[in-house]
Amino acid sequence: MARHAGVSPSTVSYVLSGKRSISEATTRRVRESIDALGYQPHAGARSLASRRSNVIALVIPLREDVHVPVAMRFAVSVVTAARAFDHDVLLLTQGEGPDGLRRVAGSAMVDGVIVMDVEADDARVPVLRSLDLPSVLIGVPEDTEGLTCVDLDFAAAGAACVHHLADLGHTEVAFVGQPPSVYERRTGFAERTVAGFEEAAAERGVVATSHPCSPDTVREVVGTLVGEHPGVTGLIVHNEPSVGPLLEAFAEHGRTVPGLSVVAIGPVPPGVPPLTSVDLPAEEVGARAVGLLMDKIEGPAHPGVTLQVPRLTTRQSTAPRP
Amino acid sequence: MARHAGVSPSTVSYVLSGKRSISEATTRRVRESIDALGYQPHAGARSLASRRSNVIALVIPLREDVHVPVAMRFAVSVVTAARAFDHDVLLLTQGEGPDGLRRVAGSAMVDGVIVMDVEADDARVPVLRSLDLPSVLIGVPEDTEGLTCVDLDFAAAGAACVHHLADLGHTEVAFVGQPPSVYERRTGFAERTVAGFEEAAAERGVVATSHPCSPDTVREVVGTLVGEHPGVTGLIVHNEPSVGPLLEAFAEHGRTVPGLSVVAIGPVPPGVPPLTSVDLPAEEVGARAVGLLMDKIEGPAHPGVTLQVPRLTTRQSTAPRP
DNA sequence: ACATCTCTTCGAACCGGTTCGACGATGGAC
DNA sequence: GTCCATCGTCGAACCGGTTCGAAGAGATGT
Repeated sequence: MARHAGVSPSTVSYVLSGKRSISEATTRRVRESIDALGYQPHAGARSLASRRSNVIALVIPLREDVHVPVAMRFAVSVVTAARAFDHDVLLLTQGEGPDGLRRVAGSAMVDGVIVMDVEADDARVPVLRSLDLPSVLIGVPEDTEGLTCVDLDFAAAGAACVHHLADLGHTEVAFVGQPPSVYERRTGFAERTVAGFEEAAAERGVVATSHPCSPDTVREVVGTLVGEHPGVTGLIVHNEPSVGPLLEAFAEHGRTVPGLSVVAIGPVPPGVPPLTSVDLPAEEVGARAVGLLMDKIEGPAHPGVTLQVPRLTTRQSTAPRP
Repeated sequence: MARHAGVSPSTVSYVLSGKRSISEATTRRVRESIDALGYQPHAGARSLASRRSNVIALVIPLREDVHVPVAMRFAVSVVTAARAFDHDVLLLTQGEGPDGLRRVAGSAMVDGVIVMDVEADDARVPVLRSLDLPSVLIGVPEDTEGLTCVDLDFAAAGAACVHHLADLGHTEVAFVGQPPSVYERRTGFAERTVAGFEEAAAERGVVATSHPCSPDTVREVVGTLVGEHPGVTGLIVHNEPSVGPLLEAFAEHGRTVPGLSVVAIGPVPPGVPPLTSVDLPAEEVGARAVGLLMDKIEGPAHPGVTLQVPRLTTRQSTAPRP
């Protein structure tokens, strides 16, 4: 490559990195050779010499109670954002657990890591603290000391739904949440949503109950709501895959939208009529996580928790209290 | 590292790779130092010297009509299988198109690539042919000359469903397929399933119709079936996300399972009663793809198409014709 | 006792970049 | 016309492994 352009290897490097000024004529000559040869610098050599691999790791959850399409949206947005910073993404699954992190960090395969689906008390957090590998968490653990975290402000999302329904005059609302297992392992986002919901309900003087729900228990939950809480006129659903079955089950009891006002938290699946919802901005959160990680890779860390402000979009599924 | 163990760097390398015999005493000493120091070889240096990165690329589709959970199952199984061969997985999205392949190949970032969701006439195929980068396709393009492909035998899957229903005495069956866009871009698996279905139906003398279907057109499709094909008693559904809504829509017309016998192709989503189905063995296909890729990386290529034989599992959704 | 062979280990070259110090050329100030 | 700063480029060291040839130590055969 350098020979083809008639310059030294270092000159080629400087042309590519721009770290020293190179005359316009030489730059042109080098670029022409690059095009002519289809030259691509050897990634291994580059990472060896520069101590930068230009790769970040993405740890993706595998749990069955994680909603896969949402996880995928995060993953895709992370890859896209990383490419914009000239980085690639190495995919790690939960399979190896914390050891996977140690491995990629120890062998200098990656410059940083993004960890998805962080729990309140996550085994990976102490490992990250010990590794001095730049990292960003998507999700918020209990102790955020020294960590960089990004997430949707789920408490605000839960609250926004309550305020929307209260503004419409509803006085008794129910929250249908994630499967019980999600709460049992203390996943931050689920807890915080419920907390935001309950707090806002108390503040507005709204009667509120909350109900975990998995695909198999939809009918049971609806039975409870119809039987024991007949006064409920507003429903907040934080459980994307169950929205459809839930609405059908309610319809069987004669409760249809928007007589029953429904707000969804998260993307609404196709095949369901458009619902008033707080969207989950996976793309923004993913891109933000990558941006923060790049900052950390470049310079000193600025730890902190970034919460994306939720936006409620009004659609046809909510109406004033009948 | 070498100093800590009191040996030369080359000795350490031979202990790790096992490419030359090293005395037991020395091996033990080196391993002790490795443990004591938590030593991990530098991935970049290794790839530079050995011309192997121990990383494979996985090109994952982004299209909205691809069923995301299935894609994810493939991805996870590929990562797991790759780890068993001491390889990591670099995630490429469709975003960069063929250029992404050129980039990772040219910079020697990866030893091979697995391409998912291959279309009949796929733009990436000629690129792969030109790259001399070991590759395995998940999916089967039109011209497989020189390629290594893995897939479920979808034609056999479609046929198996027909045979199952015909064995139960059904004489008029319908096939509910993927969204129209999937057929329009000539995705192999969808076409082959329909072909297998039609061929087997002709062979068994069964009256057969097939109907593309997207989440938005479920009711429409059901309307057509109930109205124009009232004699249909067997249904084959090759469209996972629509199974639930489809059955509900039929129920509204008084057609319930198993009076209407239903066979699904692909995993059945939770929240739907267990269906007789041909499962989509994503885990096996992913693992097989990785295995074939490793063979190609190690030795000479053995191109060819590997089709995984489908297995039909009988559950409560199919019964003899009433 | 000497030539040979095997087993284990080392040294040196090499993989392909990056980075720093230095050197020659050029230009401006005095 | 000399002195010094600036600009553009080069050479060499280095990043941390892998690989091959060869050397040294014992074992074996004669």
